[in-house]
Amino acid sequence: MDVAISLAEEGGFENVRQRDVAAHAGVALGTLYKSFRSKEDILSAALDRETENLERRMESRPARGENAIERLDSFFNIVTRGLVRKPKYARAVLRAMASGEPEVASHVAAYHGRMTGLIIAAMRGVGRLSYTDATSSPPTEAEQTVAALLQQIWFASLVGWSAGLHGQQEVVEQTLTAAKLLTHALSCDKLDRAMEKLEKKRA
Amino acid sequence: MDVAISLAEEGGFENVRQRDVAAHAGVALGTLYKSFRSKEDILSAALDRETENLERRMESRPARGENAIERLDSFFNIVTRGLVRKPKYARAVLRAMASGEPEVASHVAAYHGRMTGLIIAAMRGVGRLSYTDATSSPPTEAEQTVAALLQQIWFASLVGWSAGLHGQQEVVEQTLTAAKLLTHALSCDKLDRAMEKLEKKRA
DNA sequence: GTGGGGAGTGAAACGTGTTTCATTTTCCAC
DNA sequence: GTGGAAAATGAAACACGTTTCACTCCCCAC
Repeated sequence: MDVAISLAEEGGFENVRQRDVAAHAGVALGTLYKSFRSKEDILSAALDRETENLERRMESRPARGENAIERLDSFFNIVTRGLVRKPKYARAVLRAMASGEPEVASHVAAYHGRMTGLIIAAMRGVGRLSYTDATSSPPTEAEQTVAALLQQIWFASLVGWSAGLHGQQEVVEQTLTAAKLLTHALSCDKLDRAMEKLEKKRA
Repeated sequence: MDVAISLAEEGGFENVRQRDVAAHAGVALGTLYKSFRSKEDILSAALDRETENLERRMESRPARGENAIERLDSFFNIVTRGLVRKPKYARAVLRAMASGEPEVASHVAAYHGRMTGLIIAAMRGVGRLSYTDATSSPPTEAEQTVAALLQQIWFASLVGWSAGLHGQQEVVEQTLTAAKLLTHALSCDKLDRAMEKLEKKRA
């Protein structure tokens, strides 16, 4: 995965040649294919693993801010900058995650779970969600909904950035616009009714 | 594009073999590469063209419903079903759109523009946005923001569906959850302040 | 120590995306 | 009709993802 990441940073998705990955990693091609089922598999696994590092980082230095919006601002700035700093790698990873190959499904799911947790943690202003800690409560339905939506907007906006539709700034802006609207909606009275209906439909 | 679509319907992205596309289209491989710069180019162009058809369809039979939410419900059900009905084609097209290849950028942009227009039209309950018609007004900032966000959530949710994370129903559900929250936020008083801040920052 | 099995190896092979290029066909202005 | 340019052709070549397979190496239970 390290080799794949550095090759992707150099020249993007096409530059991650399986023969090169194997050679630089000091293994044979067949061995590489024993560990990873495809190129997309490597890159999506790499993203998942890097998100683990992000979890640790956010735990030691949580997003700071007076309120949820400010903390989300901080969080999405951090993660977006982290990706956009290595544009070719970011594009390669987005491509792998959106490839729809069945072997990446587990990585996509794992990544999604991690990011949702991180977003909720940022909204709450804690380092991470500790389910064992008596002082913290499990994510509410509303938190999960908002976190999932924000993540989707962030992801889609990154795909737009990757396609050249807009720049890094717009990625954060769009995500924050959504964050403001969604948290605002959550603070309104009428929301309860909407959510009730929603849950009724799901049941 | 027709050939590519039907090959993708049969066997997905990998089944769209350039040699086959050229052969079935009755042209030489070189000729195909004169019209399209890559496989992703064909598929993203095909999606753009199909969205043109969708525009016509929505114009003749606009999304119906009492209010914006109901019409968005109808609209996203239609478009999601339209895609999920051909799962392999849908996955192939998503993959092409998220590939980040520069040659697809224009198709991504065009598609994005069309979909935004369609979403706004659905919110308003009209067949299409006619800028020349004296009875209709240009999209407001708020409409464009909400439409873009809904589209992003829909797209990201489709990618999740493509990866096998969830089913067709969740795609529509997630989009509609967002639609409810966002339009709810727009109907609240405090919204104005948030939007003011937003525009200030953009200026 | 040894036998066996699992992991790793390396090289070849295959399919397919993409490029190249010399040749042929088409088509239009004259 | 004809000359010539533009487009199309077709075949070969190249690159790279992926698979296959016979062989080697390592390790460990016996």
